[in-house]
Amino acid sequence: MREPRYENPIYAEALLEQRRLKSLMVPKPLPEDLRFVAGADVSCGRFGSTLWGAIVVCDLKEKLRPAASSVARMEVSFPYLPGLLAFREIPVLKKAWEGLKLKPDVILCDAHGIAHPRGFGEAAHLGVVLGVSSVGCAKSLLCGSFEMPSMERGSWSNLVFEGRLVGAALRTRSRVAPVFVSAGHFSDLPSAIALVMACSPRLRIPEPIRQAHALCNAARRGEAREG
DNA sequence: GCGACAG
DNA sequence: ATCTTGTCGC
Repeated sequence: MREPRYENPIYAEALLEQRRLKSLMVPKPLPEDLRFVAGADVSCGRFGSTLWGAIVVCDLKEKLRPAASSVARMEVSFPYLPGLLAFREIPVLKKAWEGLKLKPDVILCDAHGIAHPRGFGEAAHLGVVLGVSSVGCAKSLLCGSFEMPSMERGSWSNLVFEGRLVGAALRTRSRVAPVFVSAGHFSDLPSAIALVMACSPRLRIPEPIRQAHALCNAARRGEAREG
């Protein structure tokens, strides 16, 4: 059962902060000379009060080989609310970021960028907060509509919300469900699509995000096994 | 008013 | 997201 929590003052504050940070976001093509691409993902325990966040940096010029990584753990109180996911997950990701020895040129986030009800999803939020280029790559839709792209890898279609082009349904693997790509900080749709394709040579999920997913899950399970 | 709703 | 084993397919 979901509660009408947006009425709580803390959420009203989050909405204001979201609007403030959005005004700092800068739309522009990703740099041409990208090399280190990071993936960010978060996993949580059964009751969701403890989060594990991971960031893995892959070398685009070395077949996406991992070049650095960092995991962090944190207790959180902010609940999951569609549209306010960033307020729950960004703190632990910021902590993981601080532990990274090699900062990436761009970070791929397992969430939406501007394909968001107020145009500022977690991927965009993370980019602005860290001051790094960011791209959103989500597995399911938050808002908007699209036509299913054709079955071949590389095909994509527009993701439209309130009459605006906010992202793309991109087929990263033939005959497999598409992912939803949208621009974040210091990025735009065309370059974001190109980056996601470059990071997903064979599987549906971009390699940096897959690596981050595996890392935070391993951290969580490993800890559960001990105490 | 009714449904939809990233992870 | 998480709770969960085996199983089908490349």
